[in-house]
Amino acid sequence: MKKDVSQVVVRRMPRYYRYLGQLLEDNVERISSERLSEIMNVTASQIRQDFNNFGCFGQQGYGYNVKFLRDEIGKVLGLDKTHNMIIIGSGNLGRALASHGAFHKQGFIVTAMFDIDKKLSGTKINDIEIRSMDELEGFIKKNRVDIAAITVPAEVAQELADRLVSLGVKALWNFAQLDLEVDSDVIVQNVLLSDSLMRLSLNMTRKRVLDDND
Amino acid sequence: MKKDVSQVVVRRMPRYYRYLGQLLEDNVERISSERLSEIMNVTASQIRQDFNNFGCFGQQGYGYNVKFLRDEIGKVLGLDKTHNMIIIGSGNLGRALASHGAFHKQGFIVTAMFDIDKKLSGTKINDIEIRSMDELEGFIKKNRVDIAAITVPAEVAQELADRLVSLGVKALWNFAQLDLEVDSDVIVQNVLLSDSLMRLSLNMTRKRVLDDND
DNA sequence: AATATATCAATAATAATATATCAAAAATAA
DNA sequence: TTATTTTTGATATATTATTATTGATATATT
Repeated sequence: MKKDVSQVVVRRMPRYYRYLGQLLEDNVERISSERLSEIMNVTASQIRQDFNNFGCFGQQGYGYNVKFLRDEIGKVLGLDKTHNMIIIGSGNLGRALASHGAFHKQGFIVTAMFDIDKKLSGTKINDIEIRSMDELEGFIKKNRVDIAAITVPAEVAQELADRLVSLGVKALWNFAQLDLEVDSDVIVQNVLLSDSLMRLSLNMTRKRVLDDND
Repeated sequence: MKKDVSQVVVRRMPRYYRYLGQLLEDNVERISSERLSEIMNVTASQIRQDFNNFGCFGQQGYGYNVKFLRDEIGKVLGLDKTHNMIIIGSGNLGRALASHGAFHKQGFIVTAMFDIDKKLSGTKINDIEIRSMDELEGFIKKNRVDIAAITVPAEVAQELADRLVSLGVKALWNFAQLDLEVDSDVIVQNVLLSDSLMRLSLNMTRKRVLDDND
């Protein structure tokens, strides 16, 4: 039984992976938490605590081996395996995901797209075939699907999620502007663009509210 | 001395706005924190604490008036004003943002798009003209620009951010996979798709559900 | 080889966040 | 009207997250 890692830690892990990748590119062989903390603008304590949630990757007096650490964090992030992903909805957002090369490099393979519009059936985006929604059941039964990206209108997203979950999909990457209700063994990761924009807006209006003023 | 609201609270505000909108559509006139907490799956305490960061919107023995509360939270989120937004990069992601109708409804008006590819100059997406990057300076000087959405490759994003900031843009909605370095009076809101996907992947091996968007 | 320095992992201390409690105000019922 | 119930906003408590400290162990220096 793995101990539960908190989501604040989870949120930080990809950032570490990103910076370690950069260090690797720059041929940095080893790094201390102190040095990394300067580069990343966080405390060295937090870095060590975060890493130690997943294992002891460092060595006293030496620091962390960049290559080893990045690989270990990669494993934590599941990047040592490949994940088959389908995209439901071939609107602009669906197409953006399909043609985003970085995912493939990290082991997230888009195996199919689906769209309600049958006129699109058979056409391809970035070599990925668009299929009719009627084919969803058959496709998932024949092919392993680890992740489904949902880029359909919010009005039909819950219904779609139910359909995907009933077919055994355990991870949903949700771009529809609502909270999906799913069984507790299904993971939902939201990317809610409107929410993000509103946060930006909120922070814009409050940024000048400084301590001594009022 | 007005205390700064913490980002954990900021992160939750758009979700309240969303649920209150739903209640309004369902013609619910008033609601208690207790009832809302059941619907939203959080504690009533947290809801009251969150709201009280921005004002006293409720009434003992009555609860919250849905219409009033939603309007107040709307103001907190800056939705009572309009924000002029430009999009830099007219790839799939840029086009997805440009054609996403919901932003406009919430007062975020896309006034122009820019792309390095001069062949696209003059063409339109969702009635928004694509301009050459050469026109950036001129456009920003002539037109108020509140927010710039950055959907260019990571390699050129920092350089672009510097350019935008030097032209006086104070808010960046960043989709490029890197941490932008900007003056402290500039707000950066990241939407890092790869990071989000990695978090999903991490959670898949460790089971949990939660929201994204920092 | 001996000593000094670097640095982690674990633990303790502090700070931030979330939840529970409660007095007072307002609504509702009697 | 008066009593009872509801429900907030404020405050107290509990929990979680972050930062600092410490002891152990590796590396570097003399």
